Amino acid sequence: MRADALRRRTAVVQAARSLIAARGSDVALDAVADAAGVGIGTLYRNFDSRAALLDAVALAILDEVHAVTQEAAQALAHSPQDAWDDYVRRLVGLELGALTAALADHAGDALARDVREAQDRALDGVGSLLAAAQGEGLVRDDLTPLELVTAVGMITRPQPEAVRRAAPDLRERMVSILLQGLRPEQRGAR
Amino acid sequence: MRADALRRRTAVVQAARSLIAARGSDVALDAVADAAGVGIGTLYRNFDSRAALLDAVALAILDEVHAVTQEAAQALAHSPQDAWDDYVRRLVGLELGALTAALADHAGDALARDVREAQDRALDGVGSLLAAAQGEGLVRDDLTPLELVTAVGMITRPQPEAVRRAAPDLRERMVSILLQGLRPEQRGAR
DNA sequence: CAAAAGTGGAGAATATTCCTCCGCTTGTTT
DNA sequence: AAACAAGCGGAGGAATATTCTCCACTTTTG
Repeated sequence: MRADALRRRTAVVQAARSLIAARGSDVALDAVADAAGVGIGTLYRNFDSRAALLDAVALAILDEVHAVTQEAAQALAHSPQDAWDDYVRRLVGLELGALTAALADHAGDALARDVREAQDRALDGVGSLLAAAQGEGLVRDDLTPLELVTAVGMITRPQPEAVRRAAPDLRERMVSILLQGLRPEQRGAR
Repeated sequence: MRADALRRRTAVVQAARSLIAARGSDVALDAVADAAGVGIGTLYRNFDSRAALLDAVALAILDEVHAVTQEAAQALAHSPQDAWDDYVRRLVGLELGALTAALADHAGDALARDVREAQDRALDGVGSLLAAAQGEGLVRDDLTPLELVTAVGMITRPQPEAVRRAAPDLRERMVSILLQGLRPEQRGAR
């Protein structure tokens, strides 16, 4: 594959990813091509269909989740609390909301094999890290990997413009609430 | 207005509300009419346009938020902790995700006056309740009404079918995380 | 029971979105 | 630096949606 072609392919996936994160998975493919600075033809040469593009977006995100998780596993040994908080913040930075949206669009049809594999790999990794964090007493024992990823996905879904304007620091506030919500239940709490 | 006409109008709003809550605000109006058990003509007689219907949905939800909040204000005096938890759970039951979606669709154009008024009324009410709850030490002091409503909205956004199947109790789990996240920060916590 | 109010849903009109095609450009290889 | 392969852009036709109108018929209500 030609180097410039690969560059363009990546640009398309990234553009799709941010547009989906910002405005939901129903972006027009023309808009994606525009945002990526390529022609619509290039988009279609790389992705046979809208579904193929969404799969590529999901795959990219899942791979990054896995990578970030592996790094965090290293850091956890060093300074547990900081590493955990940092990990969650990094997950938030990955636009998991776009992942949710991309996968949701699949509704009926089955997931492509490679996406499913990436998903399993990512969730496995998160599971290990989570177990370690739980062992350290950093996180509630009943939390599952899927719940963690979904929770992060929820707080990164697109918000109405009016809300974004009224509370520009909303995401950071939600992260703070989430981090506290994930902590082990305090004794005496219901 | 004829009694049966009003019944149908309400049915349309409710149908739109649940469809939006379940699958996002881009539902086809035909589908809404179907779900409400009315003809598409009836839908259009009551709502001049898609935007008008979305406004009606937002209005209905906002009114219920206000009502639930008023009730909770009563209950709070009686047994604070239970009343607060119950209040949050009730908010979750109102499908605030549909509200977020309905408002998000407005993107550019300004909000209808009555929707804005209902929104102000609802947020004011939530503000009072929140202040009381904070006074009781039930809730973090830095939480704003908009943040509370948005957070509840986030955990009620539609999830991919695969996630719903893998974790049927997801919503309840998220409520549990949210409730803990909203509590006053524990001393020593970062 | 009659008038007024309301109904449904086929289908025209309108938007959108998808995707193909091919003359031209750019990268790569020798 | 030439020649070939690989890749590009984007106009525009095809395929869907989606919106909304219209009016003969049904239901409510005084």
